[in-house]
Parts: sequence; structure tokens; C-alpha cells
Amino acid sequence: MMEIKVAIVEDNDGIRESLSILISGSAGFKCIAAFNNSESAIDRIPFLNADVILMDINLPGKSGIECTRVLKEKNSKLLIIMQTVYENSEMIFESLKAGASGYLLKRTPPAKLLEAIEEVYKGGSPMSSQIARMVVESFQSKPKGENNLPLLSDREEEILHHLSRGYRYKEIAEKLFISIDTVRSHVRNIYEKLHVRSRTEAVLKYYKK
Amino acid sequence: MMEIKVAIVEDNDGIRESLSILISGSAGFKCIAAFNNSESAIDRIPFLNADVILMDINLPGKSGIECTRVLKEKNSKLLIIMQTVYENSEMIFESLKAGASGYLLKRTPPAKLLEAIEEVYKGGSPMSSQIARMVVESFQSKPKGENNLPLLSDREEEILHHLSRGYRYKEIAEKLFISIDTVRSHVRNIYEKLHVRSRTEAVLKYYKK
DNA sequence: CTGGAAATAACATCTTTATGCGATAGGTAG
DNA sequence: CTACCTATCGCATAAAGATGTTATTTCCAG
Repeated sequence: MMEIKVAIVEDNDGIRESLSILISGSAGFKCIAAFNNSESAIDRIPFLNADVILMDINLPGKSGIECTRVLKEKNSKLLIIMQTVYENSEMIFESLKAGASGYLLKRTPPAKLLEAIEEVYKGGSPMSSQIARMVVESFQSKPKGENNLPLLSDREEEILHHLSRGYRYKEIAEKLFISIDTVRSHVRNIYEKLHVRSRTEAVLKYYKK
Repeated sequence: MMEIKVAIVEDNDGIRESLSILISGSAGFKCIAAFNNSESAIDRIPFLNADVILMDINLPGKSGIECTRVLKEKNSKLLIIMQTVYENSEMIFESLKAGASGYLLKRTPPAKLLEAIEEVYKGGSPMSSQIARMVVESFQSKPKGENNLPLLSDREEEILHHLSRGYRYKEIAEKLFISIDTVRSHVRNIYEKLHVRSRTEAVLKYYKK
């Protein structure tokens, strides 16, 4: 029977030891290496044959996110699960962008952790339900409280869309069969509603978080 | 003890009945309504007090995705879990954009389904590991094909980053302690490398679609 | 050692944007 | 009916951005 080979990057000695014991003590899993900092992990992991890497997000020196980015650059096939105590959405997205395949809270129970390792190995992306919610919300326009973005009229949205594509006023006017001054009017109204002073700001504010 | 009130939208009679029995037969859950099409669900659900809605993605007439969109427009607080037999990434993203909070495959075992309902109720976003992977991958730059974007120097990337934030040349110059003419130089070089003629185009091209 | 990026800077010129102040017409909610 | 919003258009001006040309310094690979 094939064992899933796991490498650990974790600076806390106690946690690292516990993880190592948990993994090697479970049927079907084996901890083949453990590092207490990013630098040594970056040096050695490319030459190991690890199936899954458990990466602490908070590491002294180079962070786990940076470590992930570097490792994925060297070998995009590496499967990395981030572990953190924080549910900070910025870190989650940075981790995902860096190439992490899963994202777990440190308080994940051992059984779930092993399950997650197996899921990553089989092509899944385990993440805690709370973390998944944040990821899901990033696909949906509204945050939580209220939609504090002013509502643009249909025409204004249309204009803004063209603005975001980089078209000039003149080009937009031609596309919509209106005069350039009308485009200016709409743009002015859009800026006022969004409280911005330039095209780039408007586009960012409307289509972003 | 509080029961989680579930509504079901599912056109297959057998599945709908099974779900209803499963839910109402489990401690802490109760099925308070079941619909076999989008239209009746849209009519009635806003007047129910359902905690979680199980929505089949494939419904005759108006699809489950459309139904989700309409329901969320009426009441953004509704919690909806999509159920599908397909792992089609387009449908997943459409569902999430429509406002779904979770996304499960129909072959999810009963215990997991109940767990998922509970997780959604508590603010999470359960999804199968395979589905999560697709979502995660959408955050990572596509390795498919090639990144044929010209390589910008570090300084140029820095300038472009500030451009994308909407800063003016003068502001960028101050931030980076260089002259406005140097900013102009960099911008010009960036435009040349990216083959664009304006700030918005450059930002769009570099940070992709 | 040498050629070539990369970063810096200046100056001129032209285009595009941003903004202030109006104005007219159609539609709708009160 | 009236007030308000939306869409339309005009003119004027100031600010910001795009572009052409040129030049110095540093650093690195060949």
C-alpha cells in the first residue's frame, strides 16, 4: 500500500513534533521531512519527493506565503496546504495566489487534517468552511453589511464598462451614438456617485472589493 | 432546541422525497417546504422562514442558478446550497456569482449533506474538495498556454502597481522619490512593452482578464 | 572591456481628461 | 401638477497624461 509522503514547515517545535508524530503514526501517511524555517525548506524540498507539504503561514524571516511562492515557481506540481491561526482574508487570497492548494485553520482536528492531506493528494482543495465562505464571497459583489456602492443607472454602467475597457470618450461616443459631451456628462455623474476623480479610480472602485 | 429549517427545490420526485425524509428524520433539521420548479419556489420562498435552501442546479424551465439569482435579489440573506451532478466549472462560478453559499455534488453522502447544511447555517461555505480546487485554481494565474506578456522590470512593475491604484504621476514621483519625468519615462517604457496607449489599457492587460 | 539594459532626468508639444456652468426633454413618484 | 432623475448636448478651461527626443549613470553578461 502506498503511503502519502508529507513534509512539514513549521517553526514551533512542539507543533512540528506533534504533526510529525500524528502523520507518521497514521496508516497511509508518513512524514519524510520537517523544517523550522522557509530558507531550509526552499533548499531541500525540491530534492525530496514529498506528495504534500504542510506549511505554516507565519514563519520567522521569509513567510510561509513567500516560501510557497518560491517552491511553486521551482516546481508547480507541489501540493501545499497552508496552516494558520488567522482567518485573515488578505492572507488567504495571497496564499491562494502563491499557489497553495488548501487552507486550514490550525485548530483543525487531527482526523480532519489527515483527511485534508488525502484530499489534496487526490486533487481536491480542502479548506475550512469559514475560509471557503470568504473565497465564495469574493465571487459575489456584496461584502456583508450593505451595498454601500451608489447605484449607477443602466446608461452609466454601460459608460463605465467602456471606460474600464480603456476606450476614449470619443470612441465611446461613437459606439453609443451620442456626443462626446454626453459621455462627459455621464462620466461626471459617475465620478460624483462613486466619489472619485479619475477613470482608474472609478473602474477600481466599481469592479473591486 | 432550535431546528434548522430547510427548503428544497428539486424536480426529481424521488430525490425530493428522499431529501425531505432524510432532513426531517434527522435531529436538529426540519424540511419545511419542497418545490419541483423554480417558479413556485420564487413565489413562495420569500414568505417562508427557511434557514437554508437546497437547490438543484438543473431544473426544467428557469434553472436553479436563475432561481438563486432571483431569490437572492429579493432577500440577500437567504442561504442557498447548490446541488448538481456536474462538476462543470462554468456552472460553479455562475452559481457562486448568483449568490450560492455552498456547492455540493449530488453523490454527497447523507451525513455530509446534513453537515453541509449546518455549516452554511453557521456561516460557512461547504463545497466538495474537487469543487474547491476549481475555485482555488481560478485564483492562480493560468499555466495553460504561455504567459506571453513582456517582462517588466521591478521598477516598472512598481510604477504599474501605483498606476493601477489610480495615483497621479506627481504622487507616484513623490512616493518613489524620483522626478515626474522619470515616472513619465517608465510609463512610456511600460506602454511600449505592453503595446498599449493608456493607463487603463496597461492595467487591464497586465492584471489580466 | 564593452555593449546593452535599467533607472534617472529634462524639455517640448499635443491629446485626453476632468470639471464648472448651463440647458432641454422624457418619465415617474408623490 | 411638480419635483426629481436620467439622458442628452454645448462651451470653456485647467489639469493630467501621452509622446518624441536626448542624455547621464550604474550594473551585468558576454
